[in-house]
Amino acid sequence: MSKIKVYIADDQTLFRKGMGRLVRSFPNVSEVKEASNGKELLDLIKEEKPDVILMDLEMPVMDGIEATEKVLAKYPNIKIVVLSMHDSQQHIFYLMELGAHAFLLKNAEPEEVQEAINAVLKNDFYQNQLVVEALRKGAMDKKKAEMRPVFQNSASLTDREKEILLLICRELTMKEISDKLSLSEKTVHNHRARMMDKLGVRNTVGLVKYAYDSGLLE
Amino acid sequence: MSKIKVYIADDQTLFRKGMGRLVRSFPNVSEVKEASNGKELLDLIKEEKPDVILMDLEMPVMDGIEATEKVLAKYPNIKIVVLSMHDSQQHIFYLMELGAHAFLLKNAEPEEVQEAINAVLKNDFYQNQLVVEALRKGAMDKKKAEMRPVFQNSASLTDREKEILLLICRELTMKEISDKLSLSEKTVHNHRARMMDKLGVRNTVGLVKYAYDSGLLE
DNA sequence: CCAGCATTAGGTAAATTTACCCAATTTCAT
DNA sequence: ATGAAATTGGGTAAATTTACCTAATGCTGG
Repeated sequence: MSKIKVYIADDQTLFRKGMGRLVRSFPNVSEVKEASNGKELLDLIKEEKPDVILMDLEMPVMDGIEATEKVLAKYPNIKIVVLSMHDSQQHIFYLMELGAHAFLLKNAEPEEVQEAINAVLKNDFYQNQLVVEALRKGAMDKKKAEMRPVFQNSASLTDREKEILLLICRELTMKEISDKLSLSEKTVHNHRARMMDKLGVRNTVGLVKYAYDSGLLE
Repeated sequence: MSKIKVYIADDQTLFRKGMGRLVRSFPNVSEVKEASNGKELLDLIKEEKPDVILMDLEMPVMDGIEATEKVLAKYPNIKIVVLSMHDSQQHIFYLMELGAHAFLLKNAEPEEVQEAINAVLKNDFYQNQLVVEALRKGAMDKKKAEMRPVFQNSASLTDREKEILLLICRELTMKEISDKLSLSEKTVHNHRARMMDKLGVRNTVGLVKYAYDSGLLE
């Protein structure tokens, strides 16, 4: 078994470097490089291609989802092991559908990372409880999973309405919003009422839920 | 300079173990032990006292704030270096007032951790930009900082509270919820108020966001 | 057994949201 | 240029949420 090259993409320096140490200690790893976001990772790959990437999802500049898409499209031989903080089934399902080769939580054991790296190189896939669960449940309502989890534009609300909705979601009152936007309190009330009417919800709770479900928030 | 003992408290296994590697590589460190939450940490300390603790804040069972309080009260000679994900000035100010000896972000450089460890041992304090900023601003409105920051991810809600939160998220009013659960409207009000207090949010919007972020919804 | 927490319920009042109206201006596309 | 949509502002009132209290009961871990 020849030695492999592993790249790590994560914005948290300490996590990244600690991870680097761990990975370097794996017996079959010959080289480790680090990137603090998706863009840096792509730059690294341009110069030299790794065998496996340990990919964080939440990163500035270019997040892990976008980076995964680009790497998979350009370099089909590179394996991607996603290391995520959250076990949202929607994310897991989306990433695995996208073609990621493994999905681990950041509180996994180092041994599991090593196991996952070996598995994706050998079998193109590392199956753990998380992924099995997510795929099983995800298959049931695929529609939801096909929506890209993060960015999605909500068609029915106007720009102004979206702006106000976001402020509502920051727990501001109507008065605070009207001050912030230099509008009459009445105007903000009307905007919100129109949103509630458009979206067919009963109260602010419904608005916040819409903001989440439409990807406006998060 | 004699060799020192360092304990690490963090719930993310990978971070903790990676951090362990890093710390073990510091020249003046003789021993490293790990705990996955505040309670485990206290158990470790009961057996053998460390010189320095690297303390994460967000942890299940017992979070870093509580653990810091207890350690400082019982073992005044142990130095605490907080490693946090977020640079919330409220958190920084609160922790430093509490008596923590250093506050670093998780995306600090390993060298800074080493520097901080050495500084707290030598000077009882490690001052960086973050802390200076937070203390300066925090002094201006101390009231706010005295509120103990609450973490959303800890399972702080009781079963009943969660049940009510879910109904709130279905856009039911307090009256409808009290009918559905055969409770006094007042009781439901109180449950919600306690939740808002616990979670440190201003209104129902904050509750709904918590429901999403904590995975209660979705 | 006791302390602490969860759950229940009440009072009082202020603040805020929600539900209806109407209407003037600007913006934008047909 | 003309009509539709977006944005702005207003009035009135009811409904609901939020704030700040107290307090009884029951359950549980040390």
